[in-house]
Amino acid sequence: MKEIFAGAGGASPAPAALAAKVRTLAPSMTRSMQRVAEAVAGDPAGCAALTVTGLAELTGTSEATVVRTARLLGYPGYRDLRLALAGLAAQQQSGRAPSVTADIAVDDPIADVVAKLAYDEQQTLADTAAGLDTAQLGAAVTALAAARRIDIYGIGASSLVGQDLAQKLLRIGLIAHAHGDPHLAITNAVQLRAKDVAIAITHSGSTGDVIEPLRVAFEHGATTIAITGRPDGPVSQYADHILTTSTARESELRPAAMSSRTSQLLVVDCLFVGVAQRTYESAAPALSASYEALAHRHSPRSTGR
Amino acid sequence: MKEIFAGAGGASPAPAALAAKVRTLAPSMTRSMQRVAEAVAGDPAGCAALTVTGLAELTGTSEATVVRTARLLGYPGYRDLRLALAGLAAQQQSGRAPSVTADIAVDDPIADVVAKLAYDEQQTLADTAAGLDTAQLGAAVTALAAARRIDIYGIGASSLVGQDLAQKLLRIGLIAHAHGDPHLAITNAVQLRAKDVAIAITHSGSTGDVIEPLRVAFEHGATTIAITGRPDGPVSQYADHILTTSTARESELRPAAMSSRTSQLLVVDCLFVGVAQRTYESAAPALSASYEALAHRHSPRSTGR
DNA sequence: GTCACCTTTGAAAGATATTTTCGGGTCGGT
DNA sequence: ACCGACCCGAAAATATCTTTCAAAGGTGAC
Repeated sequence: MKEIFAGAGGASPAPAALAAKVRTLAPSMTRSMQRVAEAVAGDPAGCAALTVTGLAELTGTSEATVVRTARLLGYPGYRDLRLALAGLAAQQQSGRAPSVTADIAVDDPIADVVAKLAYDEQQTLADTAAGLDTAQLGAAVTALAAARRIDIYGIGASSLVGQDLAQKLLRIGLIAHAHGDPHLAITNAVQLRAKDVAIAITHSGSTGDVIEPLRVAFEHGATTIAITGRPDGPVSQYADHILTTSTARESELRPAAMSSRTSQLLVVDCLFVGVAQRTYESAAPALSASYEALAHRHSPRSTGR
Repeated sequence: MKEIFAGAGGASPAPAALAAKVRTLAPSMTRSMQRVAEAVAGDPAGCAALTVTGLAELTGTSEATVVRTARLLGYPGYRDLRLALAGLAAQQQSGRAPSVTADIAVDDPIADVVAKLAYDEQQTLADTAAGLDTAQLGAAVTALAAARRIDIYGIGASSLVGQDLAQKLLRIGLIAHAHGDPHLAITNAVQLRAKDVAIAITHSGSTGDVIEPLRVAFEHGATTIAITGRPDGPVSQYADHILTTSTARESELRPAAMSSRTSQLLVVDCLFVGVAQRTYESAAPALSASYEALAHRHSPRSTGR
């Protein structure tokens, strides 16, 4: 294969997104590939200095596995992964990105908890932004802006994210509804048809209660969007557009729900702003209108100003 | 030649010094080599994407010359020069990023929207963490950990934050309820007494529907907590502990609700982790228990293993 | 419990990229 | 004009990367 056009386009992921990508894709990897991914994420600089054979030996696997891992991470081959690794190493070297967050311990003073949580969530935001496929996002926005009706499915923590999105979209005049009850969600999904949009929000990508309504919507011809941390999960088979949220490592005191929520909210915000841009003519008045309407609900005199 | 030990030592020059090196060594180069060096110094990113052959063609020279140039610049061969180039490109890329500080415009490309939103929310998190009074937070945690019952009041966007907190506290065995309906909230607030905790979440600090139930709770002897962006607002007069969220600038396309939500969620997370620490003995099993209970709700097989 | 099937894996063959070799070409000095 | 030294690129030689293929390992069905 000629390498003439390699790297030129936007195909290869940016180096910054690599660590996040490893975490996102790790669950869908085989054992050997995980070993490779781990080595790569753990010591980018070191791995960048190794050839395929070297990395294969280091991880106790074969060259083929290394190449397969590189492919899964989104690069055309190992050579390109290696280049990205070199880039990442350089970035890390150049000061910022300590990349090592101590876990939150039971006896951490409260000030440390605040600092660590804030740092973790910042990291999650950066990872999400880096890993988000703007083409998919753009397509999703287009579908939403033109939608006759929007249904949103989310359960548990994701339910709140769905409600948040629904609230926002309603504010700019779109017809959106967040469903918390799976049965009602399916009942409603049957009503959907072309030009309608259904959005499923699930971190695991395999929450049956959320996948079912999306499937129904999909089969009825609606445009379907999945916001998930596992783009390879079952939910994706019924999704026209897939928006990937980042997967941060969790710990006992820091449940996964925390960072997945942060990540999902960023995606949702992006969707909202994107739609607001597209429908600016109608959205702008609607935004001010809802703002005005709220004003009188706050007592007239606040202490400040 | 085996490449086993390549790159490990400090032999290869640092990427940053590359441009300078080119200038220093240029006089001692032959014409062809100068052309190569020029191309490399002029467009590191572009050259990093090229193979020896590619770069040779681009500069109108031969592979041999390219390799010779790489050697002269201090690298063992072209491969290593290419890695350094990739690193340099990554550094340059990460260097310039202040352009995202601008407000979100109607005609911003979707990629900019993502970057700006992520940046803004990161900023909000940093501000919130910096402005949070850890003493107040600690006191609030203490009250929550010892609470018999916890009521949470929030309206609109803040309602979701309240639900998030309630969900989390329930998960570790505390009795928490988020009220969305102001009337029901007041009805319930009457039940509160000492040892109970009431939490009001309001960005403006003057949302009547949220202040009223907090006042009732306060007057019935409950410990009251306010999570607000306006610590000088009316809500504070009924709050034993005040947790301040940051107030970021808003714009037409970026409603205040967005950053206040981010800020509120961080505070809420801090409260949760703080409480989980204090009640670790009972919280730890509860956390794992709820995790286990959820597992079967996800379909057993995801695509990968 | 056993069998059939699918997945995962590494060895080796095949393709591509890099390095080295070697001879032709150019330029300045005599 | 001739000689020598150096520069340069084509092609061979080598290293590296990629693909193929078959065996090993696991999983679910009966």
